[in-house]
Amino acid sequence: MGRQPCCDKLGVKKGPWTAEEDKKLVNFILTNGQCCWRAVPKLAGLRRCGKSCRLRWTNYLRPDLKRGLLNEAEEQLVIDLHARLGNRWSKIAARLPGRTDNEIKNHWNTHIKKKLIKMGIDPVTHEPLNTSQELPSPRPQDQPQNLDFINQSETLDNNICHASSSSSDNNLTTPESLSGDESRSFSDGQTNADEDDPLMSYIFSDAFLMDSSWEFLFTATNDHEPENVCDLGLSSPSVDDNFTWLLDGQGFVDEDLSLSCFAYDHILTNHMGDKN
DNA sequence: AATGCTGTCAACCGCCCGGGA
DNA sequence: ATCCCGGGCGGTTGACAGCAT
Repeated sequence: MGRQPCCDKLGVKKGPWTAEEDKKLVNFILTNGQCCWRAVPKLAGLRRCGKSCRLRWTNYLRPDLKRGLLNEAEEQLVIDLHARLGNRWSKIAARLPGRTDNEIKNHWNTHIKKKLIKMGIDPVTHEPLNTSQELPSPRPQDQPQNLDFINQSETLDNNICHASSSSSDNNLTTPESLSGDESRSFSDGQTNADEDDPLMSYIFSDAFLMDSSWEFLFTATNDHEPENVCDLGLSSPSVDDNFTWLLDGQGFVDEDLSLSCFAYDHILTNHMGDKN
């Protein structure tokens, strides 16, 4: 008994999306909201599979997406999260506002994996690589002790901890509040370090996402240069109000490539000041 | 200048899960 | 309890750009 295909394969277009298709999809979702994805292509006048529409929207057209490479802080966070969650990219992405699972997965496979291997760390287990498999004589300081390599990002961790403690409105949740899925230890025999690690405790909590530090992403800021790319959707008060940049044509892609206002930059800026 | 190689990333595919009938 | 369906997820692919030869 075969599974019914998600859409009629006949007449369904595949491959890269055109600006025209993007426009149709965006227009439709702005008008109708996200509804039954299977119905979207028909209603929006697209010869696409519903799945494809959903993917295009979530990975590319969503107004709250950040673009450009992950910065160092985000990269470290991905490594930390991967050590605990494994390849559950959607869970990892959920902790990085504005980033998609696809994006993180790609970045992991193309950048971080290599980086870790270079450092003598097995990207799968996050354990030191077997010496027989290691690349030529890694320097002692590059040798991690289990997950201690994360300490190389001590600055980041401290900063994020600081950021979290600065958010006086938030009651940080404990690891117990996590779903069993997320709180499980990634590698056998490894204790759940979250209990002792306020950073991870915070990151794995919903309070992380509710942290007012992220609010800038959704707060209208009209008192500075309108050409600031941060205004192009990221700081939108509402999707509708700020989608004109997207609907204006294809140019938005190029503009977004120069996007440099990352969440961590914001947090670090906001919370490091009194530290340095 | 032409060709081949490598890296990157958008998009697809197939499977799984949860909710509703 | 079972089946069906839609949505979501992770793995993989393929097109393209940039670099090396």
